[in-house]
Amino acid sequence: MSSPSPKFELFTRFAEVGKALGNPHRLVILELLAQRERNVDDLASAARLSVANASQHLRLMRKVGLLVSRRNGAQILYRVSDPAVLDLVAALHRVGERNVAEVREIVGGYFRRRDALEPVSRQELSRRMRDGLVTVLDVRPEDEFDAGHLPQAINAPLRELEKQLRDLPKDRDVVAYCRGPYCVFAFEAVALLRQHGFSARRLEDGFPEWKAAGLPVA
Amino acid sequence: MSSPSPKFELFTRFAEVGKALGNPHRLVILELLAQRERNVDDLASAARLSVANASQHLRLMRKVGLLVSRRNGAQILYRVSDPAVLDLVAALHRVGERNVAEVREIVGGYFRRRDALEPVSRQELSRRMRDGLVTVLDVRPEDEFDAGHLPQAINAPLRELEKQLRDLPKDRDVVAYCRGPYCVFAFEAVALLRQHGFSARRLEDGFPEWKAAGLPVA
DNA sequence: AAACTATTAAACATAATTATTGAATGGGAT
DNA sequence: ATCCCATTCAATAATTATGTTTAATAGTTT
Repeated sequence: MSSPSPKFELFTRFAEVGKALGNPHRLVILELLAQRERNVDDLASAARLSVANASQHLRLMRKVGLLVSRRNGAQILYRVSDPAVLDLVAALHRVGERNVAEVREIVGGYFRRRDALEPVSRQELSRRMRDGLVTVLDVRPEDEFDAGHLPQAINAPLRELEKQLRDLPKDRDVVAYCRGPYCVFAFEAVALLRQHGFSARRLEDGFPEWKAAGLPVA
Repeated sequence: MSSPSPKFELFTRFAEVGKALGNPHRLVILELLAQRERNVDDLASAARLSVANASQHLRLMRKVGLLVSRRNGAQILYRVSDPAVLDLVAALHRVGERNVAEVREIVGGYFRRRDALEPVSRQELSRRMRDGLVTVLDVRPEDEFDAGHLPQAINAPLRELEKQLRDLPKDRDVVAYCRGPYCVFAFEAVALLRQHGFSARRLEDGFPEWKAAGLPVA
């Protein structure tokens, strides 16, 4: 303990990154920033935090290298520093899922239906888009859609989806996606579409994963 | 805050996994367990922790699904629950490395030399092993070697390496590996080998990564 | 059965994290 | 220059993590 080894110092640094992932609010912020860069005020309200609190979480994540920031006029915009961070978060979700069986018991909501809604893989969607057999629906808010989306995707934020239903062709399958694998918008959208007689499924994950996989974006 | 959303509950669970990665002692334990399963007493002394403290760290990691345990006679053996955990730790290291530039300044030791020692990739080593052009040296302790190692590898724990030098062919390149990318044994081994006129390099990471990549093990 | 061993749990002191308040900073705008 | 705004800092209280010490547990061995 007197003189910690170089390796232990290094692992201490790694542990700081781990700690930064150790708070649900920060994971929510990370998911939001995976869509597009945002300022503090914006993030605070989206994550339902006070501005000062959000600022602290952001400072911590920037300190350990998860985020970077830039100034734009009066505001400071944060974004995820590197695609490796998205990989890290995805790996965390994958390991965390093991314990989700337990969570399912607790929340008994969206994620129980998860398997029933047969997610579509990126590969499959990619292929079916090429064949022109599918309507792709982006159910994220408009601003996130504008910052980048799947080619051919139609933006239909959840609260406006019902109005847009009449414009969707009924003879084609619909695939809905949103922010990521645990984003509830896509679940809700699929449920609503099915209620109205559509053949609907959701993408297994969201826009950031699609982009990170090197697939084309608009 | 009154009724947290299902997604927030889920992210809370994921954050618990993050928290479990948020302590350097636990990361050390994880690296040890990536080599082979071990009991508490063993881990405690290898990680320089009290038994009770090690037990607590282990309990926490088991609780969040990073580890599993089984009883064998009088002792309880822990192991990493799943290859996905190794992926997660690898992703954490990758992101943490960004800040290593800063760490390098602090520790100014092994990891500064890191780039100079030109690591060999798994692919390259695999190819050169197939062509029979290379001596592969496993510099981990004997027990870890016995639990699994690269095919054709020779076990030469660091403190015995000097004695074994005379038995190594001088006309072939040597590649040394140990526990993982931050295991110092391989750095030391390469330095020693070069001092004695060998053409030596180290594998970019260690045995667990080799095994996780689906490459053959003995 | 008792004695033994390896491991875990409980209780505690110390230290770190979290979220809140209110004040301070530091660029733009007027 | 002064004002205004977004953001950060500082101080606080509540909560949670860490690592000791001591006691309990649950199998093994005798």
